[in-house]
This record gives sequence, structure tokens and C-alpha cells, in this order.
Amino acid sequence: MDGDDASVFVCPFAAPSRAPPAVRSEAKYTYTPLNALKPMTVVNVYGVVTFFKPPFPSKGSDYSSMMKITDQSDVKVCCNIFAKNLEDHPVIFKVGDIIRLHRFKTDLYKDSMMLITCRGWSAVTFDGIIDSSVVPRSTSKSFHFVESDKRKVQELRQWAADQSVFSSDPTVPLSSVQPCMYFNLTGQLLAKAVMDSSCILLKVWDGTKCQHPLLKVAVPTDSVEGESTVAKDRMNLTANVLVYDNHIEVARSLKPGMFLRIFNLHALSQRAPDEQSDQTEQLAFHLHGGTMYGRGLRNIPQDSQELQPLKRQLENHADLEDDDEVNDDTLLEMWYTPPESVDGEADVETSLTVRTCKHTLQRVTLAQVKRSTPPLVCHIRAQVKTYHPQQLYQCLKLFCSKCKTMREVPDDTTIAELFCESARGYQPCHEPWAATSSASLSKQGRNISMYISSDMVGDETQSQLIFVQGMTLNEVCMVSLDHKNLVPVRSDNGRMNLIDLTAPFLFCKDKRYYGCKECSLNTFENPVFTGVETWDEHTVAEALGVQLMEYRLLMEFKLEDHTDTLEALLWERNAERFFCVSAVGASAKQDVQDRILTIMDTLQPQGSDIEERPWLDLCLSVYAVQDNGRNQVCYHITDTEVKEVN
DNA sequence: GCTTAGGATTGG
Repeated sequence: MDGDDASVFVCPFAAPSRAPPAVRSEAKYTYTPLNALKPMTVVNVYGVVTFFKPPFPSKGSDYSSMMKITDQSDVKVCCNIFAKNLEDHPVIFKVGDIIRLHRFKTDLYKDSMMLITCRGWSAVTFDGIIDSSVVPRSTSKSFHFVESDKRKVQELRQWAADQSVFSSDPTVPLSSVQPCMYFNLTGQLLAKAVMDSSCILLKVWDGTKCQHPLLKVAVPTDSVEGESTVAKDRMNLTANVLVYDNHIEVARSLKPGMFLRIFNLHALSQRAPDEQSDQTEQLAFHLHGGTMYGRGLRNIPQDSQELQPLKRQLENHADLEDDDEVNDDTLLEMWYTPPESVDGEADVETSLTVRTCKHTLQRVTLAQVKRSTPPLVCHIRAQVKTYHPQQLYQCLKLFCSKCKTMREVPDDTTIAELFCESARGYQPCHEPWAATSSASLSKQGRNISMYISSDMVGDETQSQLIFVQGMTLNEVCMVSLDHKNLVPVRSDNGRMNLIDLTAPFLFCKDKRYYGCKECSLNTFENPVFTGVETWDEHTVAEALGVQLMEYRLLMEFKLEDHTDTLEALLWERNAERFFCVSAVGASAKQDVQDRILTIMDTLQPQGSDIEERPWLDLCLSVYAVQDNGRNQVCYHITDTEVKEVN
């Protein structure tokens, strides 16, 4: 039984004996008021959450969570959830949330009606705030949600607002926490460390300053996962939360950068072990074992509305960076790749091109990246240890998006030889579709021919696509400056064909286009030249059966932060400026040089030594690839954002 | 393999 296909309905009021509607797509869910539940039936209900426990590991095989809900009938019903995975539990953030349960079994426990998950159950939750948008929170990808659900939610919100029971929420910012308080804390996890087998330390902040001195917990740096919090500690922004016993498993599932809410957290005033007895007491936070009072913790997804106020608060401290704490010996390793020396302005004007990533992703350490399961997109902050290739033009590659082959851009000598070779055994081409114009260069003993499609004669497109035969590379380059699309061809026993696809199949002004040897049909048998108004590399490639290759910029970087090192690729698509690079030999590769030098400048300003290497915020894609049957993980820099740190 | 938990605080 899969999700919303289920058709078990119990309708205590309306025609209980009748079968559910025959047409499933029109099947409407019937919701039983909480005062009308009968034991041992399967029902759908709506309710407002009056109490809940976030998921915790049960003694059986599942995670367990529970809630108490009520509705307009004012009856309260307890509800138990069992699910193998944490993520499958209903996404309840606070008392007052609205929840819709499908296919829950009713039962009696201690003379009270209760609900329990049964086969095919599902749950959808909504914020309980009146007039806020009705956004379903569901753990399953597909679920039934229609206009009547929206109404139902709004009715329950209205009803709940008139009851005073939901008004008190113990969620407070760190700045309001007083000693001895039990409260809910919503924040971002900065770092965590295993203290012992029954305790994990979570370093959490919510961007507010605690009024009382916060306890500093000493942990060996190698057991800390996440960023350094020294600067935030100093400002009394970091809550050290000790998580015990049954909550450890959930705490373990949290990664630094994630947002979380901790329920029933206990603020305890205590003296740091190494402090003098007359010192001020410090606030420690304990998430004690057990589930009393809904004690527990859960991750709040990045995009939750719940997080808006918190995120705004954190932005106020965007300047707070802790990277000045890095003094790891490994950073003293030599930067063995020297910066490219360049003529001109590039090294004078070290203006950093700032490319801002649009993602709002959590930042993770390289160690965490390495431990992650691809696919994943994340932010990192790292220094560049080395990069290559060192010859800048070698960064430019040809890439076939179809077969994913990547190859080098051939140098001009190679291309020139191919052109000479094809000109050597000149034979005219006889194509029924082509109009020919030939010239004989008697001094050189060479023949040159130009062909256009007969369809295009007298047409506006006729000057747009010209096939040339017998020209040298230099000649093609010269002619292409005045002609839009030039396709060098040779003759195979009178039939026109492309020159080896090692060479460019198309010259367009100062740009060259290459075809994939594997994926191109490379045939002139049935070229179609009609119906194209403007010829460009795409239409030419299509007409000739060529699979167009893209230019890519490919550089390999060794990145480093204070947790690990990582080899990542910087891979850029077809930027227009790259085309001219391959046009006229090495001297004309200035554009790509400029682009790469901009990156280089960014990575290592001239004259800087290792301590001054800038820290870079990079957006990293992590994905799995198959290489010779082996699984490999690829790290790919997708965007860079430069930040001056210190 | 078909249970688990089933509210109500003191403690690292």
C-alpha cells in the first residue's frame, strides 16, 4: 500500500456501511472528529498539537515520537509514531502546530482512546499561526493536499487561537535564558564533540548574547567536528549544550551548520572546574536523558519558515569569523606552485573578481566533506595549497556533453598539418546539393574550392555557410575573419567530407568549434540546409551531423582547511571569451589567461606568503562517478566568493 | 520480525 492510494475509510457519521468511492482519483479523505473515534479502526484525523516528544530511539527497532492532539470537540488524544528513520517522523516544531494524520489505528490505553501508526500511515503538519500561509510539511515526496485541507487548517488555527492553552511556548533566545530554566532553544550547530559514551557536546548559537557568562567546555581540538567558535565564545554567543543518553543518537545525526531546536533544555549555573571559587558562576546547558516534558532535539530543515527570525539574527554577526584561529603546522607546508608571472596590468591591479554564490548552504569543513555521502552541494572555506596545470592555456579543454569525453584543444601545428594533408591529394567534390567555385593556385600547385548549398544561392543565408577545400590553416583563419561560418572539407573519391574531427569543423570569425569523434555522425549524405535563417555553430553542427563540443575550463586545486585537504576541480562551461583562445595560437590565449589570472590573483595575491594565503569561500559539488568500475567521489568547485578574512 | 511507547523534571 503506497501513500495516498490507500482506501480504508471509516465514516462514523455518514453511511458507515457504504464502501468508499469507487474512483480512487476522486476519493476524498474523511476525517473523524476526535470525540468520535472507535477502538480498533483505521482513521484519518486532523488536530492541533498540544504536546509532543521529538523522535528518540525506542527499545525496539524504530524511532518513536509521540504527540497529543485536540480539535474542536475539545477531546485530547495521544498518538504514538513508530518509524525506522528519523526523517520519516512528523515534522512538529512546536505546540500549536496543526497536524493531519492518515491511516492511523485507534486503540484503547488506560481507558483512553489513542492513535498509533499502522501500515501506510502518513502525516502532514502545518504552522498553527493564524493568517500565515498554509504550507504543508511532509516527510514524503508526494501527498494528497487540496483546497479542503487548506480550509481545515485555517479552521483549526482559528479555533486554537481562541483557546488559551497554546499560548505558552517555552522557546526563548539565549539572551533571555536564566539559571535553572527549562526552555527550548532554536539555533545553529557550530560544532560538536563526543565527550564520552553517554554525552555529546553541541556548540550552538542563535545570534543573541547570553546575559550570564557561558560555560566554556574544554575539548581536545582533534575531537571537535565543525568550525572554531573561539570568537563567538569570547562574545558569550556560544551555548555549550551537553546532550545525554537517549538523545545522543539524534545529536549524532546533526552536522555542524544545521539548524536545530532543543526541547526542554536545562540551564544550570555551575562553576567551571578550573575556576576559583569566588569566580562568577557560568551557565551550562544540559539535555538530560529521558523524554519527560518532550525533552529532545531535532533538526529544522534549512528552508523552514520557522528559521526566518533566527537567520536574520545570525546575519547580524556575519563579520564574526573564527579562521584567525588556524595555526596548524600543516599550513606551513610550502606553497610549491609559484604564481604565474604576467605582463601587463593583471599583476598590478589585483582587483578581485567576486563571484557570489546564490545558494544558501551551510558551510562545512573539508573533513566533513570527505565524510559526506554524495551527491551534495555545500560551502567550504579553504586555502589553496596548489593548483595545476601550470601552463594556463592547458586549462582549456573540449568536452562532449553527450559521451562526457574530455580532450585537449589541439595546438595549431597539429591542426595545420591536418589541413596540409587534406589539401595534398586534392580532388573536387561532386555533391548534388552544392554550387562550386574553384581557383587554381598554379604557383603553389594547389587548388582551392568553395562550396555553398544550391538551396542558398540568391538567398540571404548564402554568405552565412561556406565549405572550403584545399586551404591551409592560415588561409582558413584569414577568410573566416570576413565570413560567418566556414567549414573546411576534403574529398573522399569525389564525396565531400569533413577533415579529421581532431581539427575544428567550423571557423566563425575568430572562434573555432570542434566536434566529438565518438558522437558525431559526420556525414554529408543527406545534409539539410533549408529552413535555417541564421546559421550558427549549433545549426551548422546539426546539419552536418556533428556533436558540438563545449569549451571547458578545467583546473585542479588542492584545498586545505584546518581539518583536512581535498583535491577539487574547477570546471567552467563555455564562457564566450574562451573561444578566441584557441583561435590563433598561444599568443591569443590572453582572454583565458586573464580569466585564470583573475582566479589566481584571488587565490594568491602577488608576493603573499603562506600565512597570508587568503581564505576562500567556495561552493562545492560532491558527486559520485564510475571510473573503470570503481566508485569515485568527485569534488567540483562550482562557484567562488572571495572574502577578506581577519 | 511484527516490538517499540504509553507526558508530568533534578541530574552527569
